[in-house]
Amino acid sequence: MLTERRATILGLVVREYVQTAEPVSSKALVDRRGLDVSSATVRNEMARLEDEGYITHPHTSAGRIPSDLGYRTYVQSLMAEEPVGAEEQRTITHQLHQVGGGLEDWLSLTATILAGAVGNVAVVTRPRTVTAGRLRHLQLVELNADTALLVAVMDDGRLRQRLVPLRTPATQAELQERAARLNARLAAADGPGARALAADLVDVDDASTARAAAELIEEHRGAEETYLDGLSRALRQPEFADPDRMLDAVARLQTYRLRTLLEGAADALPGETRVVIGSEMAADEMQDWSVVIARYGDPESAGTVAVVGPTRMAYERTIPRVRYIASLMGQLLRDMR
Amino acid sequence: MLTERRATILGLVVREYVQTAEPVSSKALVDRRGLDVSSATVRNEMARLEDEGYITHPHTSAGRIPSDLGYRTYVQSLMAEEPVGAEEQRTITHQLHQVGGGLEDWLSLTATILAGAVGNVAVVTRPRTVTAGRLRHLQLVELNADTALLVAVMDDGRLRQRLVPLRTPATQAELQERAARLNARLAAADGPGARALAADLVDVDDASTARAAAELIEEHRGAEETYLDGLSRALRQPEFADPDRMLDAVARLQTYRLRTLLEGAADALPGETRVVIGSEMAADEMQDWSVVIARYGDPESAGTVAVVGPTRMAYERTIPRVRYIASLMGQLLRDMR
DNA sequence: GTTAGCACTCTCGCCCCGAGAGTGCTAACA
DNA sequence: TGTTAGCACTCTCGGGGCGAGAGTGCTAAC
Repeated sequence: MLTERRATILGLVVREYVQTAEPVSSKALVDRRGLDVSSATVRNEMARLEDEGYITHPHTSAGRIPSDLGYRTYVQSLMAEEPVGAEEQRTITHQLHQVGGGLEDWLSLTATILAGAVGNVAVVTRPRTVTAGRLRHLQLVELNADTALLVAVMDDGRLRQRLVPLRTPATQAELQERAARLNARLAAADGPGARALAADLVDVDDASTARAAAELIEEHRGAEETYLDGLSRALRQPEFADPDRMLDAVARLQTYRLRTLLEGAADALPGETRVVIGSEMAADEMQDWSVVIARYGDPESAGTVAVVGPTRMAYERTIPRVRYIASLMGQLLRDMR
Repeated sequence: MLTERRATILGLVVREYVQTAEPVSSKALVDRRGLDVSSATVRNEMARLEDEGYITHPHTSAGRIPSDLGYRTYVQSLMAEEPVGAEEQRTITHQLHQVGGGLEDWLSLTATILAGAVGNVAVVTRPRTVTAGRLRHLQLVELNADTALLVAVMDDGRLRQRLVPLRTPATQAELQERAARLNARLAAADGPGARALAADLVDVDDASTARAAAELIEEHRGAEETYLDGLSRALRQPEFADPDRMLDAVARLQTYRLRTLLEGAADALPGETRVVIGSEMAADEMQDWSVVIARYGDPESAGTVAVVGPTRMAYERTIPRVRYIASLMGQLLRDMR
């Protein structure tokens, strides 16, 4: 059982260790954290905490470091979140409004801001519809006599393009008509649907364009856009002082590897913030890592914001900041519509 | 003066050092590279090479390593390029045809392939027109009663999008007409041109859409798409064994920092391959790095392929591979049109 | 001009060792 | 029974010393 005093000590151990990255000694807690018991008492309590699995020992004559259970308990019941202050909120919103451009620039900027705010790697994904991506609109643009550019606007607002060769040359006006014909037929089609409808078309160019559209829709389904920043800052943390570990971290944080990590939280609701700590991670080669993750957007079209770092993470800072950024993005997304 | 024998020795020093990453001793050259003189003679020649600035000494009792001048001489006149063999060509083209999707996937795959082929970081940029980006086509897609999606197709085939609020609601058909009106006016406009023409429009929504188009065109001018891969493999090289150096490399190879590096070669012609070695680099914090860089495409629309790595680089492998990939991309780009 | 020989230099890995930090335990105390 | 002082014990860490090994530069002979 975790008595109140032991809980206090556990909390202090976590805080101290997160701050200093050095094993925490009983003496350090008494001296620097103002516990009004002697270090011997703290030692006794620490021994109990160790028995119960909340903290561990790197070696006999070293201080204690939190175990994953220790962090979990801390996050769950001991920690007081450090709210995002008015000043910081201003800075963040100000930075967010710096960018004039499209959604991509905005997402990439968000990753940068979040990474800066928490000092770890931040990952942001573009909002996606949960349903299979459907077509919203097609457009054909004349490039030259025998090629046109097919542009598909998807229901989540993303664009896909492809060059389509034309059997018979067509003017822009004719292309426009073809696009109108296809839009009428393929409205809100998904991949297989579009493919089926394409088969019915008699005109060769209509049919090949419809097939190209079907391919675009299918490609779009699988494609996820991920924005990542903060790698080089995160690597400055002492856990990566060893070059092997650093190399490992770089390889691990390649965006395509993070996908699976983030997909695990796809079922979270907007507003909910999840924390996955060390051994709780599905991938067992990520035992030394933690993720704080939140979804933003509507249930129909949602994206992910996450912070990835070593288990020794300032959870009380990270969690509210991930939550804040996620809510901000949800809001901005709604404003856009 | 670089006598023939000294040139041979310099060449062997470069090759040996590139291979082993260890300072090269006179004995090693005689034993492992089959020089038919004694190590003492090699030592004498090495001393001369050092006087002339082609090689250096880390410390008294260590072997020699090439200086930047040594590498430069090697690349310029001593090296025999290692051609891309038929088998390797097949592998590369095969990999390149793996991807079905759009240009982005294709560029990103190219970076991966090149990085794999040379074991260093590879960077690929999307082809851009040298002239200021001009508009090819506008399209409006209805999203809801008071918002439309404006899609601009630029003359280099890239797309830009933006949401435009509508003063008066419009059907898709009406939006189509508006797009046609604007296309007629803004055909091939650049940013300022579009802005000027927008001012003449009387209809509020026409005008605001035209202004949005002008913004899209201006954004597009500055935007460059860069694809990078091979970081974690490159970091395995012994020059990054020290965590500080590794960290430095990670920070340095952030895509946005590479931009300036690559822009230096924007004036190169397709087919030409440039090599910039260590101190020849404009940025003086990149003294330990080399870049092999080539342009691909037409003079009107060209992109960049590059390999970035430590000065100790297998130039005879890297240069022909960068050249090969660049020519391949040029070809594929032409086929696409 | 080439080469054998040799003294000299510098690095690198290893061991050793003492200082320091922390713990666990015991015994005394409230 | 809980708390605390005291102390022995353990483990890490950094520095110094040292010998082996690798290479060079120089000299003298060929």
